[in-house]
Amino acid sequence: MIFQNKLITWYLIHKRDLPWRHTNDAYVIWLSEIILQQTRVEQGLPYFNKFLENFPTVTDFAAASEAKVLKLWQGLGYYSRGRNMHNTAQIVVNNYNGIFPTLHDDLIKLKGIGEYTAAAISSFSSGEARAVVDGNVFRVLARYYGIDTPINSPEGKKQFFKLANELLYTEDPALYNQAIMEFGAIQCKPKSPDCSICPLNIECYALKNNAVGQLPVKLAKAEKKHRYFNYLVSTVDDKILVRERQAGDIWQHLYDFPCIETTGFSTEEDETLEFTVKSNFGGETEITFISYKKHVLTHQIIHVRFFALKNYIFNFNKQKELNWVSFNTLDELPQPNVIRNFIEENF
DNA sequence: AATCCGGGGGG
DNA sequence: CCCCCAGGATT
Repeated sequence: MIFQNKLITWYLIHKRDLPWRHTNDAYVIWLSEIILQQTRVEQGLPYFNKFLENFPTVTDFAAASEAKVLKLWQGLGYYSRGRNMHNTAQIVVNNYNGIFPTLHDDLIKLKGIGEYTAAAISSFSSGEARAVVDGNVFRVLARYYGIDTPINSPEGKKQFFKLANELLYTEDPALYNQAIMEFGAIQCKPKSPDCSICPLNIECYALKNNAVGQLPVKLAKAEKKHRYFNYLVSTVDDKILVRERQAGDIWQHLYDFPCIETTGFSTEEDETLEFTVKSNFGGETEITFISYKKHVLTHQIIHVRFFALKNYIFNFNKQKELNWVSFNTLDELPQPNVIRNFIEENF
């Protein structure tokens, strides 16, 4: 138990004071865990406070509209987390009488809760003996034990999951889980950790073998795709033409503008753009360039051009997803950051 | 097994 | 510029 004891001892001295560590309410822990998926603590903290303020209980959460949830989520990214939370809150109210489950086997069935989150909520709220395996745990174990199996391969996931559960300190799973994650976040951090002050530096495989910078191993990611969005901006009086994005692409159920996607911004492709604009909005339609923005996502780089749309004919029957909204209404609708920023810069 | 899903901070 | 972040769902 040397490994576990040292981690816990380190944790009790160095842990940050974070609000979700003061509760064992599964609902509150769920809020924090979903928000913190692929998200740094400092980035997620204001969102955690905002959600808890707006939805003190899971019943409050379930009663809200999906748009309200996504509006609160705006700017945090990975919006399926918000949609899944909305669904899960309603399942908890309808099937669990509004009492948030605390057992792994119940939690894992809920949308947006996978192995990591089920282990986190169950151990933190009910003390269930489930080891968390997140990015921090991968890194600490890979370095300490010198495991070079890629952490994003199926074998790697199985191997690390098995080891993590063997190491779990079953006398206090919650404490141990918090300890190893905090240790990974603060001491055994991704880049240039200060191993001279690490309590595990004597036994650490990576430090002994000068491999701290090489572990953990990760399989190469797919190359980012380039996409070219031509947004058509149209305002009449205090209203603006918006589109609700649908399933099958990024930013599902968020709002942007009518958009014509092309394969590039070359002269030839711009002729295609103009042709498409006129066939959709009438032959007299004119577009004038406003601004360009590059927007980078995990798997795509989106080149965004904004155009002012003029002299067009608008057919609601052909363009069902489009809608006129006032700027006041728009402020209540969830939007991707690139749209939000454009609106704030131009209106 | 591979790909998709955001946005921001830090080296 | 590149990497990573209290991952999960879909194909």
